[in-house]
Amino acid sequence: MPEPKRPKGPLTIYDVARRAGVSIASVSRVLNRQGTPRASTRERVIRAVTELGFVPDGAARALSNGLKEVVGVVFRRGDETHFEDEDESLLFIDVINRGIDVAAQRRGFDVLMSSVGFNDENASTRISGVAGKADGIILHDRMLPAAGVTRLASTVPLVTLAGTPVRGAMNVRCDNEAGMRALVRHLIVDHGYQSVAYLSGRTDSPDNRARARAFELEAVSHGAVVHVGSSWQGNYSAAGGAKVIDGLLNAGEKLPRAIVCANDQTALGAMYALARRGIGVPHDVAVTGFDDVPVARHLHPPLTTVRQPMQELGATAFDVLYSKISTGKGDSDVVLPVQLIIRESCGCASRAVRAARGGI
Amino acid sequence: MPEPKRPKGPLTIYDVARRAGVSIASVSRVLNRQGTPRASTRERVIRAVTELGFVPDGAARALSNGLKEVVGVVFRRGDETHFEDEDESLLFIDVINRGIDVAAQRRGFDVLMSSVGFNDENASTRISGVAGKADGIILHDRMLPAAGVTRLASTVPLVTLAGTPVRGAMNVRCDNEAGMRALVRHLIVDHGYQSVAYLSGRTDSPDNRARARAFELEAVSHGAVVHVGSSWQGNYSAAGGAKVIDGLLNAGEKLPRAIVCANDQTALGAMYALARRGIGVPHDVAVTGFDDVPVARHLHPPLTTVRQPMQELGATAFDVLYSKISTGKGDSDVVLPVQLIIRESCGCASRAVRAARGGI
DNA sequence: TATAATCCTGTAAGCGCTTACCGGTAAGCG
DNA sequence: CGCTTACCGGTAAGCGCTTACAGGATTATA
Repeated sequence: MPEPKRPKGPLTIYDVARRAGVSIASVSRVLNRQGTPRASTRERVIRAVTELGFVPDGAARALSNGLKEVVGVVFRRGDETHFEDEDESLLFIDVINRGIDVAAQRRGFDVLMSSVGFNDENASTRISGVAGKADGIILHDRMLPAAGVTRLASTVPLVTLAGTPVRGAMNVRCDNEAGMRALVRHLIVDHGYQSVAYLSGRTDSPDNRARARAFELEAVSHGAVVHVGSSWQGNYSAAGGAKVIDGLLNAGEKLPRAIVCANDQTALGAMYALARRGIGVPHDVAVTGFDDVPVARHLHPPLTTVRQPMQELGATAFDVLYSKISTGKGDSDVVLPVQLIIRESCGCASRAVRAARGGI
Repeated sequence: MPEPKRPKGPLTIYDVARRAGVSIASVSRVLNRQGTPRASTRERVIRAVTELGFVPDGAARALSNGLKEVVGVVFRRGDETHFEDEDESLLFIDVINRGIDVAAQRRGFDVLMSSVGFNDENASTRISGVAGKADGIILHDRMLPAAGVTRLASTVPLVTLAGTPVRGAMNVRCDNEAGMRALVRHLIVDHGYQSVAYLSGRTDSPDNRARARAFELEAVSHGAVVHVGSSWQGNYSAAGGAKVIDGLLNAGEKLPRAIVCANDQTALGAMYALARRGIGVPHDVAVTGFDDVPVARHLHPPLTTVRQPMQELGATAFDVLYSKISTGKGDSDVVLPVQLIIRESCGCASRAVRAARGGI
């Protein structure tokens, strides 16, 4: 008899018990290595399990011992109409998610992902759905208004990855201010650029606001001419960055010596638009990013940017959440350090370039 | 009274029922829009739910009605020792996962992700864990030997994303053969290259084997000189591609006129290694990829490659799985078409380049 | 060999939710 | 006005698993 016939629906622990000739309690004990079953019992159970290909039901398990071993992660994605063009926007979020995943593995947790469209109204419905299936959840930036976060946090262990923490919820973020200050200082002090612009991200993003503020404070304090405002309004996407540059150029504006972009995507778009007009980077205009997305080092010229420890960000978010889930307490605002990554788009020359210019 | 005190542990449907002054059955019915509760009942329940911030437990729900509304996805990641350098390898898998996610949303499913290290022995343990928490699972390439897949598939609805289908499981894949034939034909017929090499991927990958075979067949049939073999053995990574080129060059080998890489990562590494030696692409050696990863168009020169509809691949995998879960049957081998993407690394000139060369 | 101490193992309760089933109330009809 | 028909809403069973509790088997002690 090849396959032991499996009559009604999926296997249960009762099927295994019957086959092994023991009780369901014994099966459970062997499966969870609790107690000290007799060697013969253990063997019979294990044999039955493998012969049957039994996989215990996670839902029943979770219901019974109050732990799902699942962490929910919710984030925004481009609207699903365009399959192709949103590729770029994956990167930042995905790297964070990978960090969450790695940390979760260490505790035997799995990660339940759920994305929400940018214009999706019922984000909170989706979030509730995930919350019900997980022991705790991690919310990427701009998922929910502050009030909603606070409310939800009173029901479910909750970590946000926002620019600014919200009352009641735990939060993990990067030190935007320090990174921006270092970047601006490099451009103005080290390179001597006298006019600088901030090509902003979405206005509703706390990260963007923090960066914009730090940018302006630092640039002004060093006496540089600062370009900001509605004509410099991007939206975190490459298309947005390119559009700003095109708009400025079409209006006949003179560009500043350096353009500080809200993130790497925006810088990518800006550099693309500049190249199309024949404007040299960094020779005519310096461009910088923020995030240090993987592609940043492959751009031409390689992008000077501020690295956020993205994977660590995710890992830390999980660790904080896990601590809350298992012990009931967790840090409410963790700030991770960032690092200025100097490549060539700011005007610094790589060793190779320098050598070529110097002859030999 | 600001917060209605919430005594023991998380809220249950009983708490809501008590507060609304109805039975748990009514609460459940309102929550699931079943039956036709009286308007007043409905309102009282909804008010109680929002006041309490109640979120129904997914595990209990799943246990009760036999549907978790979760699809598991398992894939390999680089070993966790290196946080930074594995960034590149995210892309391919992540785009597919995004496709799964989008399709899953449409059915109200969420996606349970679980990655497994390349050298992780107990991959099957991890997979079982995920299987228990999901209604069905999707396995990326090379997760499990064929026998294991067949076994598991007899217990859980299962879709593989492998180069070749396995008995018992459902499979979704791209048309490697057609893509490779078109690519080779372009290089040999359109460009007239007489010597071509295949810089391979991992030998244990069915995708790689299919591509290698198609490459050789097509190249030979057009009378080109073919370079293959152990000195052309890569591993799907950029580092692997660079290492092959370095090895060949250090050994004093003469390179063929065109190098067909097993995937884009490999091409990226190969181009990097060639650039370091001052060998021009495509002028001295043409290089092509496979996959059309997002960065491919940003390389210098932009990479000629074969586009796999990766997001669609993921979406299709989910759809097939969903059909199996809900109706009990699903296609067992779906093949998606690929598309040759001609950019510049093959020797074709972009319009911009052509214009520049032509004077004007 | 009788009795106590130790181990295992089985029985049954309960996790939070859905839903079949049934009783009660309101509306419809002769 | 009494009886049928509808319609709601409540009670209770059961989803598959873990585990407290207790009983039977086994071994140690006298």
